Amino acid sequence: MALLDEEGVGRLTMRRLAERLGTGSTTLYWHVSTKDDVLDLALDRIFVEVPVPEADAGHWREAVATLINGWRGALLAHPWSATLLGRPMLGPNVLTRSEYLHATLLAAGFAEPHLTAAAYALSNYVIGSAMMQATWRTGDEQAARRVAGEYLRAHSDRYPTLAAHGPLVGNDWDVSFRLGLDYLLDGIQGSRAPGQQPRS
Amino acid sequence: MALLDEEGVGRLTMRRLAERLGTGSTTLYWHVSTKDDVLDLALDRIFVEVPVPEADAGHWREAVATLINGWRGALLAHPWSATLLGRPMLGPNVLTRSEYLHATLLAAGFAEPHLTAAAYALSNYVIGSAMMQATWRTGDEQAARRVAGEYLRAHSDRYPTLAAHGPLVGNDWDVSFRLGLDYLLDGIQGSRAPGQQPRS
DNA sequence: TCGACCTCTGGATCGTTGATCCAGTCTCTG
DNA sequence: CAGAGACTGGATCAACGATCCAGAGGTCGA
Repeated sequence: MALLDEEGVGRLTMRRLAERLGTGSTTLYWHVSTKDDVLDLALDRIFVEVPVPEADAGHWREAVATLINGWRGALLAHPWSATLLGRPMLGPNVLTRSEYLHATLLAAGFAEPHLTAAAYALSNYVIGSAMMQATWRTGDEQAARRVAGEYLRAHSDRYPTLAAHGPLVGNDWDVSFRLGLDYLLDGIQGSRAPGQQPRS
Repeated sequence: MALLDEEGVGRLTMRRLAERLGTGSTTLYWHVSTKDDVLDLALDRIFVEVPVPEADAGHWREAVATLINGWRGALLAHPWSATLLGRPMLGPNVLTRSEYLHATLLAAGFAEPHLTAAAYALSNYVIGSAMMQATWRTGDEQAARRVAGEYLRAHSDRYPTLAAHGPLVGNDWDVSFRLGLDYLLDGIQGSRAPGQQPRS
């Protein structure tokens, strides 16, 4: 993970990783069977940095928001995860967080199909958001956004709204994410029929 | 794209692509400067399959839902896009759809910061959802889900809620996506102050 | 004490890949 | 018809993921 944090996923090779660990590259293949295994392990390792709120810790909405915000923070702390998110996440750390999310929603009184749909929406929202933002954070974020902004302004005839508002002109990622999460939680909360709130 | 649809992104090499086109691999480098350019072009090419609703076509909510559903359908029609989504999307086809999304929300009466946040949330939700689902669709979906489901049931002591409900046990992706989109649109609609609806 | 056995290591090597060099071909224009 | 620019591709390079295979280190029972 130190190697990934420093140089990104593109520059991670089995040889360089072995050199970093002070061994030969062949040795790594005794512990993992393929390079994808290394990437899967690294991706799951990110999630130990996602704090899991204590059970029965107040309102379900706060607990879910805490989990999702931590989820996003961990992914953004390691931007190389953006490229890796398009692979099955079945590691124990991911599953633990996902289990907590489902359990919290279940205890809050959500029933199918809303239970699965709510967890589905929250997970995919945070994954998509972190990936989008991490994409623009690789390398020099300021330079990338400036180039993209100039490109949009140069073609402002084709993309007028995008050049005026738009995610690349003075967008505060944190504010947008928080608002988007509120939209989603509002909608989820509204899907629960009255009288279904065990501990609202 | 035919090569990608048939064999996936892992088996796309410049040599095989050149052979498919009936030329040498060197020739490709006259038209593109790197392999990443090919992938960027292929990813943007997907979006021509996303129908853009006509302007002034009824309620903004229906227009947005149509765009987002088409967006998801195009990504799912080419599951190899899941691995590629973690890269900057600045192609003309993507920008056209993004421009339409922002313009529609602007015309519907949304103002900052809700305008940017709504577009941000919708884009990231559909990207995350399509990526998650495409991840499980590569190869034999039935087999992958069965293996994952058995794994969860085997560790049902650690993941009880996930083994009972959970995205891998009888989850209808289409239903969950539609419900999640409704949650998001409900929340977005609620963020607009009364009296701001030019054409509600 | 010894030797069989399992865990673990790594130099050498294979096939493949992305990318480049450079000589050559094609086509269009004046 | 000559020259310039657009385009092609065989040969080649460094780097990569992965494997082969010989061997080191430790453990345990006879």
